[in-house]
Amino acid sequence: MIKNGRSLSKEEILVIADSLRGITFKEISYKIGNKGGFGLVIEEEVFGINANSKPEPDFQDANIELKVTPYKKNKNGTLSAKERLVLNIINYNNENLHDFYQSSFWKKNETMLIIFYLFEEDKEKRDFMITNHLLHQFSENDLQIIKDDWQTIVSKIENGEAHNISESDTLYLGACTKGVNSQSLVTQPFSTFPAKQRAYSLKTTYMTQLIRKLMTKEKIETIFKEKIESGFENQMRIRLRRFFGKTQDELKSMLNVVSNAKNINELLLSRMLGLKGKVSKSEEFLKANIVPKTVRVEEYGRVIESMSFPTFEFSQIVNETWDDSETRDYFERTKFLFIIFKKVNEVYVFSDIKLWNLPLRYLDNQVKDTWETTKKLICEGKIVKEIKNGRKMTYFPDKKDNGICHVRPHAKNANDTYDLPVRDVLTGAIKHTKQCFWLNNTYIMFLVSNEN
DNA sequence: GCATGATCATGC
DNA sequence: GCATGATCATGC
Repeated sequence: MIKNGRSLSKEEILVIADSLRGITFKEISYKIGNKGGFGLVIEEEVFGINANSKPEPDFQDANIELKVTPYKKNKNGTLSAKERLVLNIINYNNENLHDFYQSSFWKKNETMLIIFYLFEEDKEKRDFMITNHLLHQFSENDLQIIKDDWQTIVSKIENGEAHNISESDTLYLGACTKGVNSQSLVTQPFSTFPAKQRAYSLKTTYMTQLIRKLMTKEKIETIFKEKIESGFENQMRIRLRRFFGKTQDELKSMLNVVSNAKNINELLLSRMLGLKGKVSKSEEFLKANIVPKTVRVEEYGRVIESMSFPTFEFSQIVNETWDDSETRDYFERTKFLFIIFKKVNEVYVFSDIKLWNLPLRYLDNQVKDTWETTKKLICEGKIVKEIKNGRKMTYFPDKKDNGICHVRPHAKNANDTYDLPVRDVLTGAIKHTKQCFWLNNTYIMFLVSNEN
């Protein structure tokens, strides 16, 4: 064990990090229990740094912050980060809100030594193995995006909106809850509302790409080979400008796309950006967890169709609470790119793009209410209201219930079902057509209208 | 023209 | 075979 880890040089740190490769946690310390706390043990037992919450990086002299984080092997053989990388706590009252380079994030995390260990479901935690490490500095374009993310976060603090910060507000650098529990509340400087304590974090999807780049040979396409100077969304818009006003057919022939797939617009967008593969598989979209969605706007700005999302399982939802539900997690973590087509002279032309995420205040109000109602109905077996012309009309929350979302079928056909945990009272059925949460067309219409 | 159930087309 | 994104169809 080293006496004073804080003053190690970069070279010394890397030599020690190298020596950890292939070692399990129980070989590092007998103190390792099954609760984890691997970061602390490595700091103390391997590098001789006492636990602290100093604003400086752990290796003060070398300006390197130490991080220990898990990854996992997926069933299909690919690797993924197991969780987001949680960095320092954001002190809303003390954070520098004006200069990124004076922020607590930058001062502590400019350079990180990230030590990766393999999480395995069936193993004791003390048997997890350290396999890789990375001396991490942000690439030029990652840093551009992260600066914008940081600006988004501090703007919310400045506007007295710290209680409404959501991870999907940003692309790579998130602000995730961190406290004794996720309900830990703290004060904020420009509002009397208490806000959840949050820490800067690198999103799970960002970490997954770091891991794949480090450990596999998978080639990923990048949208921006040039420097991102005017912001992610706007820079993309500039690249797409020459395609605005073209019809879908014109785009198909311009870009040599032959397909009638329902996700044709994603394919077109991919080609417009000069990608060989799909834009959803590009480095930037994967890192930021962006899902493309088409929005069709009719005359007078009307949007006819509501927007569908992945289905939920009846038997799963009844075992969840809202705060740890898959639905909440999905919307809190996912960013969407609307690919907007507008009807002009009877044909739809490509008119714009818009990056969007569901605001936390709607997520934890209207969407939560819809989810809670749905859960209650499933628990009571109150699914089918009546059968009318062979169609199963349901009690699920409909569009009138709130201005944001509703529940509707999303299936191959009516016989494409999930099991019900409680028999339906009216029909006695033990399964029902797959459903999902839909965003109301009227809400989408508002989102793509000019007032917003 | 809206509300809501039903279904289509493709790729993995 | 199914998940996903997207749109259709019908009754009121």
